[in-house]
Amino acid sequence: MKINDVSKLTGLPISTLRFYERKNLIPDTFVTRDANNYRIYSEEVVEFLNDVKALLSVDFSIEELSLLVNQELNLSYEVKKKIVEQKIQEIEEVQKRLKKSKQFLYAVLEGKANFQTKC
Amino acid sequence: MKINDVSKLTGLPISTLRFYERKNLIPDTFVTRDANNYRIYSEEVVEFLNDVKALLSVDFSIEELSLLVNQELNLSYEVKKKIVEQKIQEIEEVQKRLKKSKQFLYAVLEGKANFQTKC
DNA sequence: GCTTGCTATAAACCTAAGTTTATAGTTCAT
DNA sequence: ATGAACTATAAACTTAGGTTTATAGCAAGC
Repeated sequence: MKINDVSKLTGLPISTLRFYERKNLIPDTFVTRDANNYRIYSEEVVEFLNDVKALLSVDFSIEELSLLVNQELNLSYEVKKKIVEQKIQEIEEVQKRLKKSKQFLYAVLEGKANFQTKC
Repeated sequence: MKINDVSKLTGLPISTLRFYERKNLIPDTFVTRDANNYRIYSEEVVEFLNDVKALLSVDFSIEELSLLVNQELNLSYEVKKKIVEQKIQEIEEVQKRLKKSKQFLYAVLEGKANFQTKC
């Protein structure tokens, strides 16, 4: 698969695919080069990138995620586990804040929020 | 109250308070000027800013929020209601994504995610 | 009355996450 | 065998949400 195919299958712009690679977000196992230096991707990269998309859309930064996937850093399983566990904690914090903000917005709709009366 | 007091009571840096004001995020009802052009804030600004902090931390951009609070735009209640309702929808989308990502991360921890085996 | 601290503005700077542009080599259909 | 379409890199540009810096006018304690 060439970069255009991956772009179409994942919905990620070509420029973003190249950008992610520069950021070490795409392990070498997924991409090699042909004789013309064109990127050749394995089929599995699509599922991988869909996972990456989901995680980035939520609470992971590119840098954090690249820590998990970059082989060269050679982080131990224990360290990676810590990162994932901490991220789960962070997600739970965000969930709490979302819940509160939703309630607040419902109060705004009902004219019950102080906020509303001021603006 | 002067700007330093508001900063301490809300935890927002002075530079951020001035920045938010420039972005029309702080209605004039909360801040006037004294003879030296110093900002003088009303007491209620603290609660207001705490609400603002909560909403910004979640899913509102400064621009969206300023639409709701900027008097000069004079948006009707109906329009503001639409904005709030749409934001509630968006928050629900985010909640779904968070839930999925959490499950995915648990799968990663258990070594069950394909993602994990690749990196 | 002087130094230290608070306030002001404008403009420059910063980071993350991309996107766009400029330049150049490759490939494919006609 | 040529023009349109695809690929490559490096570097400049963009946007959001601030932060820092430069410069200057008040203020408050000693």
